[in-house]
Amino acid sequence: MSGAPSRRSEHKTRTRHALRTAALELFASKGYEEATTEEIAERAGVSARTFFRYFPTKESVLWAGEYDWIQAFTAKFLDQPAELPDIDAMRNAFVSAASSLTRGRRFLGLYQRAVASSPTLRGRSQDHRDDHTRSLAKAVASRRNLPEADGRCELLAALGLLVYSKSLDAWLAGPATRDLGELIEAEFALLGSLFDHSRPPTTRPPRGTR
Amino acid sequence: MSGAPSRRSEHKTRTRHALRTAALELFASKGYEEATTEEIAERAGVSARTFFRYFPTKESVLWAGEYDWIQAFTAKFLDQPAELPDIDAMRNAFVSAASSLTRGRRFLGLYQRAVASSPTLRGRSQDHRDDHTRSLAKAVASRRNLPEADGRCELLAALGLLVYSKSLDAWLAGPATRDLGELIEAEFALLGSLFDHSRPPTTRPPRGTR
DNA sequence: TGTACATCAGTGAACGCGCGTTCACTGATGTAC
DNA sequence: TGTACATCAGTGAACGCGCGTTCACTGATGTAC
Repeated sequence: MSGAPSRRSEHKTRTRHALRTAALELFASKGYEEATTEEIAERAGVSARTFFRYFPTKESVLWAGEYDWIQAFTAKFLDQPAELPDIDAMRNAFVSAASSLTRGRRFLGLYQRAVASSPTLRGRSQDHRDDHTRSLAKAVASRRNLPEADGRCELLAALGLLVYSKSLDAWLAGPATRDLGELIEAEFALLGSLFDHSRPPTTRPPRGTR
Repeated sequence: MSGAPSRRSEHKTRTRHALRTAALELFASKGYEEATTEEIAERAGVSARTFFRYFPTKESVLWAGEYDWIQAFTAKFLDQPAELPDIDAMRNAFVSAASSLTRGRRFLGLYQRAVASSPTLRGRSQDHRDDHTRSLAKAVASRRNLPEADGRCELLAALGLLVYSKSLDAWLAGPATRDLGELIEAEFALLGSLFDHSRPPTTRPPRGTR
């Protein structure tokens, strides 16, 4: 079956990778709609026809190797101590999952630019977020020993992902030196403070110095 | 300038309306990608070429008369008593804006189905939500006498719209008899309870009955 | 090690499809006198 | 009220474009003996 990778299969892997890289870079630099499959193939050093031997559609070249981190994330989430409130467990899990992302910052940046360039891709990306929300809601339910995710679980999941993706955006927009984990902590702290009614919200910042 | 609507302009209005209706119904029933501009034109009783005299793209037929309710909403939001916490002010504004939607339920349902049928439309719809979030964040900022929306305002705005759109989905999915305002109230109450740390979260529902 | 054959990655050309454009036209509605 | 002309909504046909498919083919890699 598997065995040592033959010259053929190695070559195949390289071609596939070249196509994916070429596509990602082109999508990010000139925009998804503007980049034709022909250009991608050319950049990957292969004929136009070959593109469609590897990927059934232009879109599909972008979505591969997804659905890994949500698995990893829910595992970490369920590993958190049971006495922690759900929201804190989520925060911790996000922070600990964040460290594995730091390597892929460049890739994530390209990916984000590519997605941002096209309505279709933005739609697909939204679909993925929805899937993630559902998975997370299920995880919350199982943490609470509920058979099914109820409105509470769904809301919590949506909330968590919202806060997380805000942190991620801030991280990608800012300098590479900032720590994603810290941004996540800060954003979650902000969320908590919104509902802290023990003291009235500080309506105005102190005058003077910034 | 304006004057009495001539026979010509009346006819034009009717044609435009016929195209929009035909498009919406077709998109909702057979899906956006599957409905061709030719079918739409035919259903509206007009030639294929004419479609593009009214709308520059297939998509644009769907987005008209947007951006009204967010204006109305922010106005209502800013009208709320200043001593109310932002989140409560938002809830009230949503509830009071909700009543104007009850008429358009059928339309909203078709619209939602149409958008759901296509990645592109889902992407565009997401863009609109983002715009709304920004508008709302600005409104929150001005309610707090801040010159600019900060992270807190943005988070609040995102949160409010999240909760609102969950209510809206539930309303459209459920029977027509349910009151949208009540759904919004319930969802906001749920949100508040998530951060109510005074009593521990009820982990399990009471045994037995349902 | 060498020969014969099988497999399979890659290719070129032609095509279908739907969106959107361009061009030259028709005929109804509107207006000037 | 009637005639001459202008405007403009609508039309038909042809075309460009990029995605994705189909078909018949080449040539390198792998395998059997």
